[in-house]
Amino acid sequence: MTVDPAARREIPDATVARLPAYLRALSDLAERGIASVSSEELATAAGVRSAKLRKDLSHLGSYGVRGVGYEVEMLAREISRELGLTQDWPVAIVGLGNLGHALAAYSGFATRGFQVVALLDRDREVVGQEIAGMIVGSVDDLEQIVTDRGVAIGVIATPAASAQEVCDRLVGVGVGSVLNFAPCVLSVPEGVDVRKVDLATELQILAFHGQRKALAAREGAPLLEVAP
Amino acid sequence: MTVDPAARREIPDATVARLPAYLRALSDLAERGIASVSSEELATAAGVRSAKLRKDLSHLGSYGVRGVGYEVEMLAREISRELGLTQDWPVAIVGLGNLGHALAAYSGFATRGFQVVALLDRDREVVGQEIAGMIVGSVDDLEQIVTDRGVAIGVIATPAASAQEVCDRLVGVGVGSVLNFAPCVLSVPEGVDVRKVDLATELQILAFHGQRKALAAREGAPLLEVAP
DNA sequence: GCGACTTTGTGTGCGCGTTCACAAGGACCT
DNA sequence: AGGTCCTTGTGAACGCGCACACAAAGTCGC
Repeated sequence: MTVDPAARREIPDATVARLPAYLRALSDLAERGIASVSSEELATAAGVRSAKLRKDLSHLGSYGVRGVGYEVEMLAREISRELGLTQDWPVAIVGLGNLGHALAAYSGFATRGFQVVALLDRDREVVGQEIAGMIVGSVDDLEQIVTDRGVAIGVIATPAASAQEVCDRLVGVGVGSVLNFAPCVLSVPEGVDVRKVDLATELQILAFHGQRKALAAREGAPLLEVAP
Repeated sequence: MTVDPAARREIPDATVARLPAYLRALSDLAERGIASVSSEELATAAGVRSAKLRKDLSHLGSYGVRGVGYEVEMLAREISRELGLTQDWPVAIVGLGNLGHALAAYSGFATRGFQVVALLDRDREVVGQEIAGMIVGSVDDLEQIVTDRGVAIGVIATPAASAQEVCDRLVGVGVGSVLNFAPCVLSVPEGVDVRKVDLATELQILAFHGQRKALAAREGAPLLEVAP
């Protein structure tokens, strides 16, 4: 029998994926000095339906007041806690080409919950450079640096050819979460989380729907002309 | 009654989202000179199960040979066609900060099916600069440039505060597909497709699962010690 | 030419996530 | 203090997507 009274509520993955959006919407509201918000308003701000928002929030507890709504500050705190953002997560970025460079400079990291503690590259031209106030280390020292600085999340921004090797080495020294920008599939042992972000994929999905619309517009009218 | 014999097969969104991965895997195989592939091999390369792959491919027709597998070249062509990549899609990138700069230089765009035809920024310091072989235009001329160059896909890499305005203007001159890197929800009229890529969101999802694992490891043993 | 083997394509059952609609519950007004 | 109004939290129905397992179909060997 579990002791923890707030035991492992299983939160659906789909809900977890939306919590960041709610958190951002709440931060915006807080900045504008708004103290209380209804599910309808918050849902609109986050781009979802109110029923979905309420069901999502119900998975983490009962933090609303019926007839009134949610207290912005408190709800933001609860979501942050649930996402594990009360502590800072040490992040390493591997690969400092165009994309890695942009990621290193991206202020969204530091904003809340994440801290870039290591930049690593293979190219001797890049190693030693200062990017966004941090010296780039050599990927040769990956294990040493990642261990010393307690990296928990690895961001892979290398070419596809190097991604699997970098991933293996990160996982080898205890990194349990990987964000992969390289256009390839990474295989990892069970228990390691990988998320993938791929620009080409997103564009191709847009292209599919774009073509759909183009075809519909082109064929829609002609079809009306066809005799039975 | 529809005339087109290969009529509007409704392809599930989940399938469409995986087609780019299949296409990439097929390209890799083609480069390595492999002419034929089984669903099992291709599925592994794309990071899915073979049954799912076969069901996905069955939505676009019957391009396999039982007992043999799929012809790499032909299947790649069919998927490209389905995704609308036989033509080139003109892309505009708006906002050339760190991220926009990296996107403009990203070779993955040009690789297949997409061509960056316009770079736009608000900052007078940036306008007129040459980035990745292209002169940055002023966002003041957005409508003119987007119309003249026939932009079909808009990539928004501006700060969140400007994103909605840029989006409205793009949509206003006929852009029907938007890829949004700004951390905010865009509202668009029906018929316009928006996809969102957000680094902070991805990291926060990783943080959630990371915390899960940390808690499980920390509480797992202690719980065994608790007396009934 | 026939049989055995291999791999595709798909019918079926299941589980998850979304949506709808409403009961439960608290605040505010009189 | 009681009634009314408003918003949350949730039970139930629905629909989509996934996994399994097998029949259909084509190739290869003899």
